[in-house]
Amino acid sequence: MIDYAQALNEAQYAAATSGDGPVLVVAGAGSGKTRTIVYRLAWLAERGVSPSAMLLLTFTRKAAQEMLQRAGMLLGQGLSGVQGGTFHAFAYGVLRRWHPPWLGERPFTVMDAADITAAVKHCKDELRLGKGDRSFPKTQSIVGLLSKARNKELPLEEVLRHEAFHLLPHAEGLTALGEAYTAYRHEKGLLDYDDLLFELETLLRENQTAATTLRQRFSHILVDEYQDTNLVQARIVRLLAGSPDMRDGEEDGGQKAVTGNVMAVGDEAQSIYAFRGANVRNILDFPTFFPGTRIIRLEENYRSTKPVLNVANSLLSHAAESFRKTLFTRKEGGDPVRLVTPLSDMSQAKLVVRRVEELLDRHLPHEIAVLFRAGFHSYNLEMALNQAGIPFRKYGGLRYTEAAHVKDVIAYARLVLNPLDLPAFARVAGMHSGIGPKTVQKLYAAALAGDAKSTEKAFARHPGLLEDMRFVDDLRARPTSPASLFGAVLEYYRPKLESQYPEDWPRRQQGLEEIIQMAAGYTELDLFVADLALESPEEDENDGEGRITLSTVHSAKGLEWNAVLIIDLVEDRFPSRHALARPEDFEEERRLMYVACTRARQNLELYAPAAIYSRAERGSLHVNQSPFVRELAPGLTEEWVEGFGGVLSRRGGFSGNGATHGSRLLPPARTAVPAPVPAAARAEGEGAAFDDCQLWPESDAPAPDAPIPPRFAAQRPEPTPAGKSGADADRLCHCRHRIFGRGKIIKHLPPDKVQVNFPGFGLKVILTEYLLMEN
DNA sequence: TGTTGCTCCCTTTTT
DNA sequence: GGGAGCAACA
Repeated sequence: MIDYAQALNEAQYAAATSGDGPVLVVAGAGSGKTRTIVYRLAWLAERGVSPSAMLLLTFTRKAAQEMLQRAGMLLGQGLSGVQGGTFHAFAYGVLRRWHPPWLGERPFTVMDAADITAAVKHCKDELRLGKGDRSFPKTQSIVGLLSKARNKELPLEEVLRHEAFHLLPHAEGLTALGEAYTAYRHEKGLLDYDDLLFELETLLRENQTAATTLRQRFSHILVDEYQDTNLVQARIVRLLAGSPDMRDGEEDGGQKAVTGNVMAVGDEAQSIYAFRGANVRNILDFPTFFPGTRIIRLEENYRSTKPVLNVANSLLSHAAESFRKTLFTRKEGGDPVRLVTPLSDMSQAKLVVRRVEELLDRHLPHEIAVLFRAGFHSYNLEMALNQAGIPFRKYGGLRYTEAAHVKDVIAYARLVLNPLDLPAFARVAGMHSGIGPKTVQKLYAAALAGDAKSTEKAFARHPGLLEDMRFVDDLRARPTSPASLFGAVLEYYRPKLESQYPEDWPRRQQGLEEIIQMAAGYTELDLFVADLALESPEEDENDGEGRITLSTVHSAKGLEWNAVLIIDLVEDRFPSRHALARPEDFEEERRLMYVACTRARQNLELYAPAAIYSRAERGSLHVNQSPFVRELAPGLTEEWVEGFGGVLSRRGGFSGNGATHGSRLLPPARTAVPAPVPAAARAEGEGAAFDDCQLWPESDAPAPDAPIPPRFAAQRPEPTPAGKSGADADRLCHCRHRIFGRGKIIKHLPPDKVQVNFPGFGLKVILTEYLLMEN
């Protein structure tokens, strides 16, 4: 028997060993949530609950597997048979057995992100929407809006009203587009991510056999990261557990099997998926929906040292929301949190590489992570790491399965499973020259009509495609394991790969071979293909050991490392410029920052470069520090500033420069009076922003109304089309950046920013008007 | 008519 | 680096 009381603290113990009935575990970051779930699983197993009666819904399959494995080790036996994974993967498993009736006998395919985009684009073109109208949103944004409306279960118009006011004139067109997209999926037998959840809900409501079977089977349900569930996911939990308010409907049938043994685990301070419809109300309302809910709070943090927690707590203390929570730890000491200010994003990459090399003396590679807000923020760093020969693994951003060559290969497998899979057919057909979107449609229509003669005629002009189809038919006729099927596809695809990507096909080929490894874990091809769309299966565990991790903060959820470096902590990146439409969006960014910081056990380092290279502007833009960095009280961090030549120096407190806490709004480069940029830096184009302009140390800065130094005064800008004279911009720059010169306001960027150009400097700056008001 | 090539622009987060 | 829009080509 396991000594639960010994292994767990009081609250954890209460959660792990609670009897039947609903339980809500509110678990702060690093409070031993996973440990609690693991012991809960073991405890249930010890009490005779069959593993196959447990359903463990987690954020990733990996998280579920890890918990099951740990629970199994605790018990000294395997815990196989537990269903575990994401809501979407679970839904697929169920729908695979109980087909949605409207599909009839047709097989269905789960759409991946590219399929969804292509389908929406297709419908948009069909409806002739947005042709020549620049104000009409791009396909990508439409996909986001449609999905958001479904996830929040609001009419599209309502979503537009709240988050994209400027698109309201297109509400009608977009709504029609949404309907066309739905019709498209129905017609083609396709399910997107949202469909999986809604179809599962429909099944549980309308198919009594299925509902009863599932309720009888799953007597104990555990849901992790409950704060990130959306409305339909919460209803699915209720339907599966059969909470009382669901009983007044038609589903009185399986009452005997309804137990309400649900344990929901979550933390409202870590809610970071509102953008896809996650609803914090779910966790708050849980006790209402499940009367008699026992609420257990885990508040002691076992993960992080004091300095790390101080920063995390400070972030939450500035939150607008009321969930003021403070984590506490008994871990004394610990390294200070570093706040580093590189000169630019390019030098940030170098500094991070250098720092990672230092940290590698103390930590194993897999104990170090670099986190960022968006996938593309790490591009520079990836190159620098490659140059330095430091292996890494990246999570988030573009996925493995989204690389073009990988999609090609998967398309063959999808056609084997479902000959009518239009997106896959389009992909395979499109590889042949001379076949574009229109021809694809014609060929597909011909094949669908089933008229052998006309089909043959249509395909006759494309012998290469005909060969592809024969290859696929052959594969279908001779069923093999998923791994050997992909082996055959890879061999067949090889010549196409070489001609398609003459420069780098060997690299891609290497990547493709990973597919066989991944497929080896599956016996059913359709499960594997669905998982490729739903959650990228892990490559083999072993080679992850020697690599550091790069990850978006979202993908870092639930994970922890000894050392965590967060990069690009500047305005417009973190928080993301797209996330500032509404105050609550800003709060979600704050929680995201909180999640990022609480991933660290010992070392936390924040990087806020003073300038960021912008391809569009062909130069470095000066950027402001992230508000999350600016608001940190000085004592919480140890500050390091990069001078020219890559020299890092400790900043000696705040005295001496006449700087106050408030003045930290200024870019810290003010402490280093720039020497001429070294030739080496010029050669690389780095620090372009600094080549021709000067940053003054704050103490030396003339008053805002001081005369403009003659060198710059010569540049007298014209009044701008944007309607503001150069003098306005001038003043702006005095206040915010201590850059002297006359700028032109080029563009007003709603809601509150302006872009200012400094002719003759090659410098463009985006300024926030509301910050100007502060001065 | 449909495909391909060129240029400009913008780049969130995930299932 | 990819999508969208436009122009030239088959």
